[in-house]
Amino acid sequence: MLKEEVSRGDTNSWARVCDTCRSAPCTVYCKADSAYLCTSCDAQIHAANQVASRHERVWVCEACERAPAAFLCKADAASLCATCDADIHSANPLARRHQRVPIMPVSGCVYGPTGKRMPEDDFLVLPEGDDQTTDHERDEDEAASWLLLNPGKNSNNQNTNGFLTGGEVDEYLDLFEYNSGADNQFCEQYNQQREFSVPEKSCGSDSVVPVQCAEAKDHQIQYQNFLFGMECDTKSGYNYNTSVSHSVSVSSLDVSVVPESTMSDISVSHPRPPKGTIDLFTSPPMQVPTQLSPLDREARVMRYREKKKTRKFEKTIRYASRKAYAETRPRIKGRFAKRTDVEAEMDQMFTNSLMADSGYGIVPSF
DNA sequence: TCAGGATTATAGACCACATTTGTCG
DNA sequence: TCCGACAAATGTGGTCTATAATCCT
Repeated sequence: MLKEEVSRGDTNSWARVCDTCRSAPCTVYCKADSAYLCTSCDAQIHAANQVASRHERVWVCEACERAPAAFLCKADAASLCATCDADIHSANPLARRHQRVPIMPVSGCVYGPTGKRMPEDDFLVLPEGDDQTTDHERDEDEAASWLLLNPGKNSNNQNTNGFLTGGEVDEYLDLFEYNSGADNQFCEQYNQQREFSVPEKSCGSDSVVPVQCAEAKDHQIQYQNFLFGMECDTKSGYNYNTSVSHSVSVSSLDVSVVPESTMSDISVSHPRPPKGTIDLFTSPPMQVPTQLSPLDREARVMRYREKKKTRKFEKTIRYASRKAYAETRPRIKGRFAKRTDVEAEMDQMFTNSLMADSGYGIVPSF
Protein backbone atom coordinates (compact mmCIF):
# COMPACT_ATOMS: atom_id res chain seq x y z
CA MET A 1 0.00 0.00 0.00
CA LEU A 2 1.38 3.30 -1.01
CA LYS A 3 1.44 5.72 1.83
CA GLU A 4 2.52 9.25 1.33
CA GLU A 5 3.84 11.03 4.31
CA VAL A 6 3.97 14.73 4.56
CA SER A 7 4.43 17.23 7.26
CA ARG A 8 1.51 19.54 7.33
CA GLY A 9 0.77 22.37 9.63
CA ASP A 10 0.54 21.26 13.19
CA THR A 11 0.40 17.59 12.45
CA ASN A 12 3.52 15.69 13.10
CA SER A 13 5.81 14.65 10.33
CA TRP A 14 4.84 11.03 10.83
CA ALA A 15 1.19 11.62 10.26
CA ARG A 16 -0.27 9.52 7.52
CA VAL A 17 -2.12 11.40 4.84
CA CYS A 18 -5.47 10.57 3.38
CA ASP A 19 -5.24 7.87 0.74
CA THR A 20 -7.86 9.62 -1.32
CA CYS A 21 -7.06 13.31 -1.37
CA ARG A 22 -3.43 12.83 -0.38
CA SER A 23 -3.41 16.23 1.21
CA ALA A 24 -5.17 16.13 4.54
CA PRO A 25 -4.01 14.04 7.46
CA CYS A 26 -6.01 10.88 7.83
CA THR A 27 -8.36 10.53 10.74
CA VAL A 28 -9.94 7.13 10.23
CA TYR A 29 -9.03 3.77 8.84
CA CYS A 30 -11.56 1.91 6.78
CA LYS A 31 -11.12 -1.82 7.02
CA ALA A 32 -13.23 -2.62 4.01
CA ASP A 33 -11.29 -0.27 1.79
CA SER A 34 -7.99 -0.84 3.55
CA ALA A 35 -7.62 2.88 3.35
CA TYR A 36 -6.71 5.73 5.62
CA LEU A 37 -9.06 8.63 5.08
CA CYS A 38 -9.37 12.19 6.19
CA THR A 39 -12.57 13.49 7.67
CA SER A 40 -14.01 14.96 4.55
CA CYS A 41 -13.09 12.08 2.27
CA ASP A 42 -14.44 9.59 4.74
CA ALA A 43 -17.68 11.49 4.94
CA GLN A 44 -17.96 11.68 1.19
CA ILE A 45 -17.08 8.09 0.48
CA HIS A 46 -19.12 6.49 3.19
CA ALA A 47 -22.15 8.63 2.72
CA ALA A 48 -22.33 7.72 -0.93
CA ASN A 49 -24.54 4.69 -0.49
CA GLN A 50 -25.80 2.26 2.06
CA VAL A 51 -23.18 -0.35 1.32
CA ALA A 52 -20.40 2.12 1.82
CA SER A 53 -21.98 3.43 4.97
CA ARG A 54 -21.71 -0.02 6.45
CA HIS A 55 -17.95 0.00 6.20
CA GLU A 56 -16.40 -0.34 9.58
CA ARG A 57 -13.91 2.31 10.45
CA VAL A 58 -11.78 3.10 13.42
CA TRP A 59 -9.97 6.25 14.42
CA VAL A 60 -6.34 6.61 13.68
CA CYS A 61 -4.02 6.55 16.67
CA GLU A 62 -3.61 10.04 18.07
CA ALA A 63 -0.07 9.39 19.11
CA CYS A 64 1.60 8.01 16.03
CA GLU A 65 -1.17 8.95 13.62
CA ARG A 66 -0.17 6.01 11.54
CA ALA A 67 -2.10 3.02 12.78
CA PRO A 68 -5.72 2.27 13.58
CA ALA A 69 -6.57 3.02 17.16
CA ALA A 70 -7.32 0.01 19.28
CA PHE A 71 -7.91 1.54 22.69
CA LEU A 72 -9.36 4.66 24.13
CA CYS A 73 -7.51 5.97 27.16
CA LYS A 74 -10.00 7.83 29.27
CA ALA A 75 -7.41 9.51 31.40
CA ASP A 76 -5.61 10.90 28.40
CA ALA A 77 -8.77 11.20 26.36
CA ALA A 78 -6.81 9.71 23.52
CA SER A 79 -7.32 6.93 21.04
CA LEU A 80 -4.23 4.82 20.72
CA CYS A 81 -3.04 1.95 18.61
CA ALA A 82 -1.88 -1.17 20.37
CA THR A 83 1.76 -0.22 20.06
CA CYS A 84 1.39 3.30 21.37
CA ASP A 85 -0.91 2.09 24.08
CA ALA A 86 1.67 -0.38 25.22
CA ASP A 87 4.44 2.17 25.06
CA ILE A 88 2.60 4.92 26.84
CA HIS A 89 0.93 2.87 29.48
CA SER A 90 3.91 0.81 30.42
CA ALA A 91 5.98 3.90 31.09
CA ASN A 92 5.18 4.18 34.76
CA PRO A 93 2.79 2.87 37.41
CA LEU A 94 0.48 5.82 37.10
CA ALA A 95 0.16 5.40 33.39
CA ARG A 96 -0.54 1.74 33.89
CA ARG A 97 -3.54 2.69 35.95
CA HIS A 98 -5.15 4.63 33.15
CA GLN A 99 -8.47 3.26 32.17
CA ARG A 100 -8.60 2.06 28.62
CA VAL A 101 -11.43 0.60 26.69
CA PRO A 102 -11.26 -1.11 23.35
CA ILE A 103 -12.40 0.90 20.40
CA MET A 104 -14.98 -0.88 18.40
CA PRO A 105 -15.05 -0.29 14.69
CA VAL A 106 -18.10 1.67 13.76
CA SER A 107 -20.04 2.06 10.62
CA GLY A 108 -22.41 4.71 9.43
CA CYS A 109 -21.39 8.23 10.32
CA VAL A 110 -18.51 8.22 12.73
CA TYR A 111 -18.46 11.94 13.24
CA GLY A 112 -20.24 14.25 15.51
CA PRO A 113 -22.04 17.18 14.08
CA THR A 114 -18.84 19.10 13.93
CA GLY A 115 -17.10 16.56 11.87
CA LYS A 116 -14.51 16.84 14.56
CA ARG A 117 -13.24 13.94 16.46
CA MET A 118 -14.34 13.52 20.00
CA PRO A 119 -13.13 10.94 22.42
CA GLU A 120 -16.51 9.51 23.04
CA ASP A 121 -16.99 9.04 19.36
CA ASP A 122 -14.95 5.97 19.70
CA PHE A 123 -17.81 4.14 21.23
CA LEU A 124 -20.77 6.23 20.44
CA VAL A 125 -22.02 6.85 17.01
CA LEU A 126 -23.22 10.34 16.64
CA PRO A 127 -25.57 11.91 14.19
CA GLU A 128 -24.34 13.28 10.99
CA GLY A 129 -24.07 16.98 10.90
CA ASP A 130 -22.63 20.14 9.58
CA ASP A 131 -18.94 20.83 9.53
CA GLN A 132 -19.50 24.48 10.15
CA THR A 133 -20.85 24.24 13.66
CA THR A 134 -19.45 26.44 16.34
CA ASP A 135 -17.54 25.59 19.45
CA HIS A 136 -20.69 26.15 21.38
CA GLU A 137 -22.54 23.64 19.32
CA ARG A 138 -19.66 21.26 19.57
CA ASP A 139 -19.82 21.58 23.29
CA GLU A 140 -23.53 20.99 23.17
CA ASP A 141 -23.06 17.82 21.25
CA GLU A 142 -20.29 16.65 23.44
CA ALA A 143 -22.57 17.19 26.35
CA ALA A 144 -25.34 15.46 24.52
CA SER A 145 -23.19 12.49 23.90
CA TRP A 146 -22.61 12.17 27.59
CA LEU A 147 -26.25 12.49 28.26
CA LEU A 148 -26.64 9.06 26.90
CA LEU A 149 -24.48 7.83 29.67
CA ASN A 150 -26.23 9.81 32.29
CA PRO A 151 -29.12 8.09 33.91
CA GLY A 152 -30.51 11.35 35.09
CA LYS A 153 -30.77 12.17 38.71
CA ASN A 154 -33.92 14.06 38.04
CA SER A 155 -35.80 10.85 38.00
CA ASN A 156 -35.94 10.70 41.78
CA ASN A 157 -32.60 9.07 41.84
CA GLN A 158 -34.37 5.99 40.78
CA ASN A 159 -32.47 4.08 38.28
CA THR A 160 -33.95 0.92 37.09
CA ASN A 161 -30.62 -0.64 36.59
CA GLY A 162 -29.16 0.69 39.77
CA PHE A 163 -26.35 2.40 38.02
CA LEU A 164 -25.09 5.62 39.53
CA THR A 165 -28.01 5.66 41.82
CA GLY A 166 -28.17 8.69 43.97
CA GLY A 167 -24.52 9.39 44.37
CA GLU A 168 -22.06 11.88 43.11
CA VAL A 169 -20.38 9.32 41.01
CA ASP A 170 -18.68 10.89 38.10
CA GLU A 171 -21.03 11.13 35.27
CA TYR A 172 -18.56 11.25 32.47
CA LEU A 173 -16.35 8.36 33.06
CA ASP A 174 -16.10 4.92 34.49
CA LEU A 175 -19.28 3.89 32.89
CA PHE A 176 -17.88 0.72 31.56
CA GLU A 177 -16.37 -0.54 34.69
CA TYR A 178 -17.32 -2.83 37.44
CA ASN A 179 -18.86 -5.64 35.61
CA SER A 180 -19.23 -8.84 37.46
CA GLY A 181 -20.14 -11.50 35.04
CA ALA A 182 -20.88 -12.87 31.64
CA ASP A 183 -17.21 -13.36 31.17
CA ASN A 184 -17.15 -15.82 28.39
CA GLN A 185 -19.68 -14.11 26.24
CA PHE A 186 -17.41 -11.46 24.98
CA CYS A 187 -16.43 -13.00 21.71
CA GLU A 188 -19.93 -13.92 20.81
CA GLN A 189 -21.29 -10.55 21.74
CA TYR A 190 -18.56 -8.78 19.98
CA ASN A 191 -19.20 -10.68 16.86
CA GLN A 192 -22.85 -9.95 17.17
CA GLN A 193 -22.11 -6.33 17.58
CA ARG A 194 -20.03 -6.32 14.51
CA GLU A 195 -23.01 -7.35 12.50
CA PHE A 196 -24.92 -4.29 13.48
CA SER A 197 -24.99 -1.35 11.26
CA VAL A 198 -25.77 2.04 12.54
CA PRO A 199 -29.18 3.29 11.61
CA GLU A 200 -28.92 6.07 9.17
CA LYS A 201 -31.47 8.15 10.90
CA SER A 202 -31.44 9.28 14.42
CA CYS A 203 -33.97 7.65 16.65
CA GLY A 204 -34.29 10.65 18.87
CA SER A 205 -36.05 13.79 17.98
CA ASP A 206 -33.17 15.86 19.19
CA SER A 207 -30.60 13.71 17.47
CA VAL A 208 -28.87 13.12 20.70
CA VAL A 209 -28.81 9.39 20.71
CA PRO A 210 -28.95 7.75 17.38
CA VAL A 211 -27.58 4.48 18.57
CA GLN A 212 -30.06 1.72 18.87
CA CYS A 213 -30.57 0.69 22.40
CA ALA A 214 -29.79 -2.94 21.92
CA GLU A 215 -26.68 -2.14 20.08
CA ALA A 216 -25.56 0.31 22.65
CA LYS A 217 -26.17 -2.24 25.31
CA ASP A 218 -24.04 -4.68 23.47
CA HIS A 219 -21.31 -2.09 23.33
CA GLN A 220 -21.60 -1.67 27.02
CA ILE A 221 -21.46 -5.32 27.79
CA GLN A 222 -18.54 -5.86 25.54
CA TYR A 223 -16.49 -3.18 27.16
CA GLN A 224 -17.31 -4.45 30.57
CA ASN A 225 -16.39 -7.94 29.67
CA PHE A 226 -13.24 -6.69 28.14
CA LEU A 227 -12.27 -4.90 31.28
CA PHE A 228 -12.36 -8.09 33.19
CA GLY A 229 -9.94 -9.91 31.06
CA MET A 230 -11.65 -11.50 28.19
CA GLU A 231 -9.49 -12.32 25.30
CA CYS A 232 -10.99 -12.63 21.94
CA ASP A 233 -9.42 -13.02 18.62
CA THR A 234 -11.97 -11.88 16.18
CA LYS A 235 -12.00 -11.89 12.47
CA SER A 236 -11.53 -8.22 12.58
CA GLY A 237 -8.02 -8.62 13.70
CA TYR A 238 -8.64 -6.71 16.88
CA ASN A 239 -7.21 -8.90 19.49
CA TYR A 240 -7.67 -7.36 22.87
CA ASN A 241 -5.15 -8.77 25.18
CA THR A 242 -5.99 -9.57 28.74
CA SER A 243 -3.08 -7.66 30.08
CA VAL A 244 -4.84 -4.47 29.36
CA SER A 245 -7.75 -5.27 31.53
CA HIS A 246 -5.50 -6.07 34.40
CA SER A 247 -3.83 -2.74 34.13
CA VAL A 248 -7.05 -0.86 34.10
CA SER A 249 -7.55 1.04 37.25
CA VAL A 250 -10.72 0.49 39.14
CA SER A 251 -10.81 4.12 39.95
CA SER A 252 -7.95 6.13 38.74
CA LEU A 253 -10.18 8.99 37.94
CA ASP A 254 -12.42 9.15 40.91
CA VAL A 255 -11.91 9.76 44.49
CA SER A 256 -13.01 6.65 46.18
CA VAL A 257 -12.20 5.80 49.70
CA VAL A 258 -11.73 2.11 49.99
CA PRO A 259 -12.56 0.73 53.38
CA GLU A 260 -9.57 -1.10 54.62
CA SER A 261 -11.56 -4.03 55.74
CA THR A 262 -12.49 -4.74 52.19
CA MET A 263 -9.16 -4.25 50.58
CA SER A 264 -8.37 -7.89 50.31
CA ASP A 265 -11.69 -8.52 48.70
CA ILE A 266 -11.21 -5.84 46.17
CA SER A 267 -8.02 -7.32 44.95
CA VAL A 268 -9.83 -10.26 43.48
CA SER A 269 -11.11 -10.20 39.98
CA HIS A 270 -14.76 -9.83 40.82
CA PRO A 271 -14.83 -7.52 43.73
CA ARG A 272 -17.84 -6.72 45.77
CA PRO A 273 -18.53 -3.16 46.69
CA PRO A 274 -18.17 -2.32 50.31
CA LYS A 275 -21.17 -1.33 52.31
CA GLY A 276 -22.07 2.26 51.94
CA THR A 277 -20.72 2.53 48.48
CA ILE A 278 -22.63 2.56 45.30
CA ASP A 279 -23.03 -0.82 43.82
CA LEU A 280 -21.56 -0.53 40.40
CA PHE A 281 -20.65 -4.12 40.14
CA THR A 282 -23.79 -6.06 40.01
CA SER A 283 -26.16 -3.95 38.11
CA PRO A 284 -26.94 -4.04 34.46
CA PRO A 285 -25.15 -0.93 33.54
CA MET A 286 -26.67 0.47 30.44
CA GLN A 287 -28.85 3.50 30.65
CA VAL A 288 -31.66 3.34 28.25
CA PRO A 289 -31.80 6.55 26.30
CA THR A 290 -35.04 8.34 26.57
CA GLN A 291 -36.61 11.20 24.78
CA LEU A 292 -35.60 14.46 26.35
CA SER A 293 -37.57 17.61 26.29
CA PRO A 294 -35.66 20.70 25.20
CA LEU A 295 -35.76 22.02 28.74
CA ASP A 296 -34.57 18.78 30.14
CA ARG A 297 -31.84 18.61 27.66
CA GLU A 298 -30.76 22.15 28.37
CA ALA A 299 -30.65 21.41 32.05
CA ARG A 300 -28.53 18.38 31.50
CA VAL A 301 -26.20 20.22 29.21
CA MET A 302 -25.78 22.91 31.85
CA ARG A 303 -25.11 20.32 34.50
CA TYR A 304 -22.65 18.65 32.24
CA ARG A 305 -20.80 21.90 31.63
CA GLU A 306 -20.74 22.68 35.30
CA LYS A 307 -19.27 19.35 36.14
CA LYS A 308 -16.87 19.54 33.27
CA LYS A 309 -15.50 22.74 34.73
CA THR A 310 -14.88 21.24 38.08
CA ARG A 311 -13.93 17.73 37.19
CA LYS A 312 -10.46 16.64 38.06
CA PHE A 313 -8.48 13.49 38.16
CA GLU A 314 -7.85 12.40 41.67
CA LYS A 315 -6.18 9.50 43.28
CA THR A 316 -7.84 6.63 44.97
CA ILE A 317 -7.76 6.57 48.72
CA ARG A 318 -6.83 3.07 49.71
CA TYR A 319 -6.65 3.53 53.43
CA ALA A 320 -9.20 5.83 54.93
CA SER A 321 -7.57 5.59 58.32
CA ARG A 322 -4.31 6.88 56.95
CA LYS A 323 -6.13 9.69 55.32
CA ALA A 324 -7.72 10.58 58.62
CA TYR A 325 -4.39 10.55 60.35
CA ALA A 326 -2.78 12.60 57.65
CA GLU A 327 -5.50 15.19 57.90
CA THR A 328 -5.08 15.57 61.62
CA ARG A 329 -1.33 15.39 61.61
CA PRO A 330 0.52 18.60 62.41
CA ARG A 331 2.25 20.32 59.55
CA ILE A 332 4.77 23.01 58.98
CA LYS A 333 4.42 24.63 55.59
CA GLY A 334 2.45 21.70 54.34
CA ARG A 335 4.96 19.12 55.41
CA PHE A 336 4.31 16.67 58.14
CA ALA A 337 6.07 17.76 61.23
CA LYS A 338 7.17 16.06 64.38
CA ARG A 339 4.89 16.82 67.20
CA THR A 340 7.82 18.07 69.20
CA ASP A 341 8.68 20.44 66.36
CA VAL A 342 5.16 21.71 66.26
CA GLU A 343 5.12 22.26 69.97
CA ALA A 344 8.37 24.14 69.72
CA GLU A 345 6.98 26.21 66.88
CA MET A 346 3.85 26.96 68.82
CA ASP A 347 5.94 27.95 71.80
CA GLN A 348 7.96 30.25 69.61
CA MET A 349 4.86 31.80 68.05
CA PHE A 350 3.22 32.20 71.39
CA THR A 351 6.31 33.78 72.85
CA ASN A 352 6.71 36.17 69.94
CA SER A 353 3.06 37.05 70.08
CA LEU A 354 3.18 37.81 73.73
CA MET A 355 6.27 39.92 73.33
CA ALA A 356 4.75 41.80 70.46
CA ASP A 357 1.49 42.42 72.26
CA SER A 358 2.85 43.39 75.59
CA GLY A 359 6.17 44.75 74.70
CA TYR A 360 7.59 42.81 77.61
CA GLY A 361 9.77 39.79 77.47
CA ILE A 362 7.43 37.60 79.41
CA VAL A 363 8.25 33.92 79.35
CA PRO A 364 5.06 31.93 79.35
CA SER A 365 4.79 29.08 81.74
CA PHE A 366 2.63 26.02 81.18
C1' DT B 1 6.92 38.64 13.28
C1' DC B 2 9.95 37.98 16.92
C1' DA B 3 11.98 38.58 21.59
C1' DG B 4 11.64 38.95 26.29
C1' DG B 5 9.35 39.65 30.61
C1' DA B 6 5.18 38.74 33.40
C1' DT B 7 1.64 35.79 34.67
C1' DT B 8 -0.63 31.41 35.15
C1' DA B 9 -0.83 26.35 35.30
C1' DT B 10 0.97 21.98 36.46
C1' DA B 11 3.70 18.16 38.37
C1' DG B 12 6.54 16.50 41.73
C1' DA B 13 9.03 16.62 46.17
C1' DC B 14 8.90 16.89 50.94
C1' DC B 15 7.74 15.76 55.62
C1' DA B 16 6.19 12.23 60.09
C1' DC B 17 4.18 8.35 61.46
C1' DA B 18 0.21 4.94 61.89
C1' DT B 19 -0.78 1.09 59.43
C1' DT B 20 0.18 -2.76 56.52
C1' DT B 21 3.04 -6.38 54.94
C1' DG B 22 6.55 -9.75 55.15
C1' DT B 23 9.84 -12.63 57.69
C1' DC B 24 11.49 -15.41 61.30
C1' DG B 25 11.52 -18.37 65.32
C1' DT C 1 -0.24 -24.86 60.86
C1' DC C 2 -0.72 -21.18 63.91
C1' DC C 3 0.97 -17.34 66.64
C1' DG C 4 3.68 -13.48 68.32
C1' DA C 5 7.47 -10.32 67.69
C1' DC C 6 9.91 -7.50 64.88
C1' DA C 7 11.51 -4.80 60.84
C1' DA C 8 10.63 -2.78 56.59
C1' DA C 9 7.55 -0.78 53.39
C1' DT C 10 3.56 1.87 52.40
C1' DG C 11 0.40 5.66 52.09
C1' DT C 12 -1.54 9.92 53.47
C1' DG C 13 -2.29 15.69 52.52
C1' DG C 14 -0.89 20.71 52.39
C1' DT C 15 2.56 23.55 50.81
C1' DC C 16 6.50 24.85 48.20
C1' DT C 17 9.26 24.91 44.11
C1' DA C 18 10.76 24.11 39.50
C1' DT C 19 9.25 23.93 35.00
C1' DA C 20 6.14 24.66 31.16
C1' DA C 21 2.70 27.15 28.92
C1' DT C 22 0.39 31.27 27.90
C1' DC C 23 -0.21 36.13 27.59
C1' DC C 24 1.23 40.78 26.91
C1' DT C 25 4.18 44.56 25.48
